Amino acid sequence: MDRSQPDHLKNAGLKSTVPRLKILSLFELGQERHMSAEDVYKHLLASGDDVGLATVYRVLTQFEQAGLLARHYFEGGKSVFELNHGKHHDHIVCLQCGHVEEFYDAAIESRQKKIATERGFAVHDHSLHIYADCVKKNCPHKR
Amino acid sequence: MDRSQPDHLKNAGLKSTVPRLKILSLFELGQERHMSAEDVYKHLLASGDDVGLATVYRVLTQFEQAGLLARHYFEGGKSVFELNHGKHHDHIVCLQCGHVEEFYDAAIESRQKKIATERGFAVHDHSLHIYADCVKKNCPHKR
DNA sequence: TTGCAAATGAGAACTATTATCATTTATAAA
DNA sequence: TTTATAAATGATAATAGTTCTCATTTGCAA
Repeated sequence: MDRSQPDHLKNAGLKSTVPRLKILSLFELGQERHMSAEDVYKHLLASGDDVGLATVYRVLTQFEQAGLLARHYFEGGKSVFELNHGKHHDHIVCLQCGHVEEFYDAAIESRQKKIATERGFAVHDHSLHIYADCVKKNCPHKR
Repeated sequence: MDRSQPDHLKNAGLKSTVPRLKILSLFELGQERHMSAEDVYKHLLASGDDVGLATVYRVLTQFEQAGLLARHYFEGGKSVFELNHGKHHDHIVCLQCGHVEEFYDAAIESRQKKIATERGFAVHDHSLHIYADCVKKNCPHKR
């Protein structure tokens, strides 16, 4: 059975407060899959909910720690968050329009683990970002 | 025949000034391979050369554009630079001590290209960072 | 309902980086 | 060589992204 949002929060050990519920539903119901803190803040303002920017940052970090969201560091420095659907994946980022596409490749994953292990590292996580132009698509997204 | 530093700069279309020569030799002769702007600045101060922080940032960016240095964005937000020895490679970063190790894997490279191409992207570049603990080594480097 | 720890919001503070601008410097021409 | 000048530099202000502080508010358990 599927869970209501307050349950998601409770399971994560977080009180279900108004700002947290709004931010979570932005990710669960909203149109954008990858959002920076600023993006989230603007969406909330636009829909008349006023949540402080500091709260947005705090909540995003808490959600990341709780495993509800995944944080990515793309070129340019700012963090971007997305709903953590459990399945690990990597990203292709369009340099023209900023559009993000996900992919998963078992061969790459296993070679990464092998390489790190051979060298005596215990892998925590990894990030693979391919920066490119989406030639076929004629960049439908504005940066 | 090998080139002197001023030649490196001249070839890159940059005047050979004192700050630029000092920064370049820090990378060519120094002990650290991967340095942030702050790292470079501190090393220069330590050796009595006083170069302004703004100049450090400017020069690092120019060197990057000229192909002398490569810039990497690791987790944590700040950029790290290394001498560009021409051969592309990826990185394993130790989360405990910040030590960076390089690797190259042809299989990963070719799969990346294949994946992006299949999806209609023209690859500019990519970054693959593995974040881990260097278990075997007992972290000889201080962060 | 009330009590209180936890959460929030406003704004200060902080970190990394870039921009501004008056002064200095490398270099090419005289 | 001197000199002219465009480019480079350094100090510092400004900016972007993010975290911290602290007084006020709120969720929730007794």
